[in-house]
Amino acid sequence: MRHTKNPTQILSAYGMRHTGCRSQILEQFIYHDFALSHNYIESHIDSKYDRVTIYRNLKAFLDKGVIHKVLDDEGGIKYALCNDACTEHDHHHNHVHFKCEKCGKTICIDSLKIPEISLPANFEAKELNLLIQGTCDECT
Amino acid sequence: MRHTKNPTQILSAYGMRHTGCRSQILEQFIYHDFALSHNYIESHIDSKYDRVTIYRNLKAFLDKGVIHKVLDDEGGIKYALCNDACTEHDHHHNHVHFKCEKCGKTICIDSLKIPEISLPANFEAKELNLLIQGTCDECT
DNA sequence: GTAACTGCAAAATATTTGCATCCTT
DNA sequence: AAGGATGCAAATATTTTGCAGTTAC
Repeated sequence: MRHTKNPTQILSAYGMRHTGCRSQILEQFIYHDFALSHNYIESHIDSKYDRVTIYRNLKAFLDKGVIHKVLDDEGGIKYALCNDACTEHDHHHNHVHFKCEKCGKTICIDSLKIPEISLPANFEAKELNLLIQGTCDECT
Repeated sequence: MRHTKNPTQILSAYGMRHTGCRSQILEQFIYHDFALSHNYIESHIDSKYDRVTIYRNLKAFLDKGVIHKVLDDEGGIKYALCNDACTEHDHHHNHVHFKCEKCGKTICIDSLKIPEISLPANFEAKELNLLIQGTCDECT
């Protein structure tokens, strides 16, 4: 598990109100080391929380920089915890995400840096997002 | 414009039946040099073609290797023409896609090769998909 | 002629919005 | 107390499926 904080600490750190739903959503992210979809979260947390509330909280987490979107080859959106350095106004994401074609999990590989890439003239890059598909270490 | 073929040639090359809807969809791809969403296509081709037919033809094009999915930071799916070498059974996509945050267009940068990346032990890469976000040459 | 393609209707799924109520601070 | 969070209902958007009729080859 890469994340050492607990839900309460995360909510405090980002100045967000502490609610049951938010804690449970964060627990899912902390517990799992792969990216989660809204659908996955909905079916894994206490069902007393409304689907709409989950949507709104995911959006709030995105806004605050607590989580980030993870692209998927299927077009579905998944989410994962940001590293500690992300804030509402300072996202610096050079993500490498790996999607295993066997188990279907998408994980963040923080240790990998994306190499420098020289774009054509007059193109300016601000954010990089590399999705690698293949077979993960647990499935080889 | 990077693609020199016309709809008729493409359909023939991939062994697909020639229909009005397919030709019009392909015309959109040939005419534009950025990735198109289902929604964009639907609102830009002759309205006599049903939304469902467009879905089915996009799927058929995907299956045959005529087009490929383009990841979007918003999670929406877009599509773009494959290069000539793609077929139904042999996709070799090391895509670099650039999404301009100003004009919103996503273009394929075929000229860029993604550098070799060494994955952690026991990870096997089969496909790479790099999405770069920033400002394109027309918007700088 | 026949398999493939299309249109229409409808179902299934996904996401957003409005509003009244409740909870955190 | 006040603004934010929640639940519910409903609107909107997206994608899929079934089936009957039409078309490409």
